[in-house]
Amino acid sequence: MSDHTHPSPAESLIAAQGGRITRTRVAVLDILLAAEQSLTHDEIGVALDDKGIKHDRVTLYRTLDWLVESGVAHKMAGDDRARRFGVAASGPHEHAHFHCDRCGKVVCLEGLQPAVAVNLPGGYQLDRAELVLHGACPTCGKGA
Amino acid sequence: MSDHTHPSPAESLIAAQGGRITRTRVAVLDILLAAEQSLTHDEIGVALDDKGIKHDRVTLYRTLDWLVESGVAHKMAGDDRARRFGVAASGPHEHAHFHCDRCGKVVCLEGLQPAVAVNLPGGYQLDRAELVLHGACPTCGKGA
DNA sequence: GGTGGTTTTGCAACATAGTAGCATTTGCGC
DNA sequence: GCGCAAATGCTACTATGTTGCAAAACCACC
Ligand SMILES: [Mn+2]
Ligand SMILES: [Mn+2]
Ligand SMILES: [Zn+2]
Ligand SMILES: [Zn+2]
Repeated sequence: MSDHTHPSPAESLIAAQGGRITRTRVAVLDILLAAEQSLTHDEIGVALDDKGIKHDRVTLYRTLDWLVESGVAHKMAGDDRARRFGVAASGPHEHAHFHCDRCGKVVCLEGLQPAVAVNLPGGYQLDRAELVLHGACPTCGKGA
Repeated sequence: MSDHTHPSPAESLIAAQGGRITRTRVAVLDILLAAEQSLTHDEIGVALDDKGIKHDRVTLYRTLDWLVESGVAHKMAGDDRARRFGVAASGPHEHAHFHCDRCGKVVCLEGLQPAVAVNLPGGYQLDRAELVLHGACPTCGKGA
């Protein structure tokens, strides 16, 4: 796609996963890296439009799936029925999230994963723990 | 609905929330109370059919919404895009959940809510913490 | 820089989960 | 029982995500 010799952070990330550098992937990753909150498929679609990047609904779904499968991005099922996507700027996705119950926005709380000292009932194998904090974000909390 | 003088646990729970005792509400609550895992709208619909309880898709959605709003049941957004419902047999919904990533089933881990000692960035107001443990359930873990 | 095979895209059709409006029925306080 | 608010059943609709397949874009290799 791009022919210059200095790969962008997005391009590097994609290449590191063995994926092809394509218009949509780079643009989506740019958007996610620049966002300070998780975004829905639809919000990313609008952001692509704003950038003048032509794209297809299905391609965007597949691009997001690929980013998640590759471990570059993460996916969160919200209370509304839209999944939200984000990238952790630094390293892998091992952190908690804050979900504002008023405006619905979801932010990554990097560097915040509490020691979950749980003793599971016998037979359960724990792979990972997912912590979501609910409440009001700074913007929404102001009025209270 | 029922005319006997001994209200069932389901009936008591419904009445305690100021709701009317209806066929669907009682049957759904009975199902949720008997289930040892969270159930989807669809699974509950099948269970109602099995019980011979005629019902409408939309009514079931509204019944479940009412149970959640009343605080009797809880709703979880899963990785598949179906919400799962459950009731905590004892008291309010303050516990973690285990999600089996292989078979997709979700169980309540009652009496297991870790002290989440997180210090949020300034401005965030914490209402509640939601903890979901991912891994393999006893059934699915056997083969590993 | 061109070529060829593989990956990715675009499009159309489909599937699933949930919602809205409104007339009819039902629970229940009286 | 009566009356009225609450709940239900229908129909239609929306939002979100998926599948199959042909066309286009990447890029390793020369
Ligand atoms: Mn995150
Ligand atoms: Mn639970
Ligand atoms: Zn907010
Ligand atoms: Zn399992």
